[in-house]
This record gives sequence, C-alpha cells and structure tokens, in this order.
Amino acid sequence: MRVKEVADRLGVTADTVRFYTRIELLSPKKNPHNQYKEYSQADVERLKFVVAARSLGFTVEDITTIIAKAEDHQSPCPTVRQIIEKRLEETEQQFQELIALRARMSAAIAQWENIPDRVPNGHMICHMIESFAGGINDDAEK
Amino acid sequence: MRVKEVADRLGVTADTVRFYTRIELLSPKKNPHNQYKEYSQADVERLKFVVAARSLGFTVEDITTIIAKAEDHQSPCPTVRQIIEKRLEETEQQFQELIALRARMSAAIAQWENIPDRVPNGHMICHMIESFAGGINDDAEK
DNA sequence: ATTGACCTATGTCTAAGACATAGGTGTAGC
DNA sequence: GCTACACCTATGTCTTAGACATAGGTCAAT
Repeated sequence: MRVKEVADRLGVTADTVRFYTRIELLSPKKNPHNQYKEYSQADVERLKFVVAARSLGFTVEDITTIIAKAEDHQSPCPTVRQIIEKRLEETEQQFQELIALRARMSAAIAQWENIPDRVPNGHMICHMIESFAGGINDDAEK
Repeated sequence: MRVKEVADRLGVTADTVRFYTRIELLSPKKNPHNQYKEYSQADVERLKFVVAARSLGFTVEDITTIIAKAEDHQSPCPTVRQIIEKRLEETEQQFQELIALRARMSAAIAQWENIPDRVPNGHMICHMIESFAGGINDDAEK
C-alpha cells in the first residue's frame, strides 16, 4: 500500500503518515522500481496505535518512548499511566486558561458593542483594546 | 532601558521582547558604545499594547496588521472587531476539542484503574491504549 | 502516444517564543 | 587597578505536529 491508502484507511492525511515515517515511527520499504514507499499491514497496525495514542493526548515523543519500551520487551504500562496523568494535568491547565481567555474575549466584545470606532491619534493605537486593558500596567509585579 | 528592564516592567520575558524586536514590532536603537539595544518610553507603550492585544487572543500577525492600519491613520476598529470575532470562534472550537480530549483521558484513566500491567507480545504494544481505542478502526470513513 | 486527474518524495514553513552559546557589564572586595 | 562573580546581552538554533509548495511520477481513458 502507498501512503494515501494507509492514510485514508485510518482517517489521517498522507502528510501525517509521511511525518510519522520521517521520524521512523513507521518503516515502509521503498519499492525499488519507483521510489514510492510500500506500507505493510504491520505498518497499518502501528499507525493505528499511534492514532489511538494521539487521540488520548499522548505526544508523538511519548508514543516513541512507549513503543521503544514495548520493543524492548518491557511493559510500557507504568510509563503510560504516568504520562497520561501528566498530560491530563496539562490539559486541565490549558482548559482553565482557555476559559479565562474566552471570558476576556467575550467581555471585550460586549464592552465594545457600545463604543464607536475611532481614528488613532499619536497616543493610542486602538482605544478599544487599550481601554479594555485595565489590568495591564507598567510594573506588572509588586 | 535595556531589554530585561522593559520585559520586567510588563511582566513578560526578555525573550519575548527580543522576539517582538526581531519582527520589528519594536524598534529600539542600539547603543553605539556596546551593541545593546536601548528601548524608549514609546517602545514600552507599544509593548503594552501588544501584551494587551495578546491577552485578548489576537495573534502577533493580527497585531501587526492592526498597528499598520493605525500608523496609516485609518481606524483599526472595524478590523479589530472582525478579527476578535473570528478568534473567539476558534477559541470556542478549541474549547470543545479540549473538553472532548479531557473526557477521553479521564475515561481511559478510569478504565485502566482496574486492569493490570502487561508485557507486550508481538501483536500489541500497549493493551491499555489498544483496548481503549474502540472507536478507532480501519477504514475510518464509511 | 497523449491527455488529465491524481498521486509521490523531498524540502521548507508555520507560531510564539524558549533555549543554548559566547561574550559583555557592573559592582564588591582586595 | 585588578579580579571575581552574578547577572546581563545578542545572535542563532530549536521546538510541535504536521501543512504547504514544488517538481515530477502513475495510470486509466483516449
């Protein structure tokens, strides 16, 4: 199978498969006739694993580590448990930041609904943004 | 002022200020004695604007556009309103994805609590991840 | 043989800084 | 004056996880 077929089969792009191949998560052999890479069923199985792990928030590097352990006949499970715990924390963190960002954005939009556009003078760039930035001042700490 | 002082004043890193300088959002002049860059009060004001806009979800490129308009004596406000609307949509999108991701992660952790570690055999890499990936199959479309 | 639609490998690019390096500054102690 | 030493600087490279651009190859229909 060539790259597109493998990609379509798992619902990812050909570029994604090429990327995984580049970093040697997949190791197709190249057809000596043309220069095209030929993916085996084993490659598909591995890709399936990578896609599954990605969808659980593992980074590509995490996955590399996990696979390396498995190929070394060690159980990757303890590592997997550790990593996902960490990734979940990070996700929670991002989540909080995203909530805060969304709130700031909504608040700004709401506030700006009632104020007119204005042409900037020498002392400001956009009065809407500047007026909203009440929280941001010189000397951030203290 | 030198880079660190400016950075501290607005609660960002020196690297961030250097980055904005590199892309010419800030234009300090360099002290001819040493090669250090000297930031003016005007630079601080502009940085303040950039930080405010970043905290509302504008990208650095957005900010460049906004500033360019303002320097061209056009009101950036219509552009600003348009952009933030778009960025808010994207944020909402990310937000949904993050919620789904978090749910998958939590579900996986919960499910894995009751199953033992296992050493991989030739047919699997990590049974935990593979068993969780019920949703991911060959032939993703159809 | 030629067209045209689709496919390929390779290389480069992205966002927003963080990090690594080699070297400069400034002050405290001698 | 000189030397430590902590801290600072500019510049260049690296990061994530692919997307995009390019030049060229494949293959079925003509």
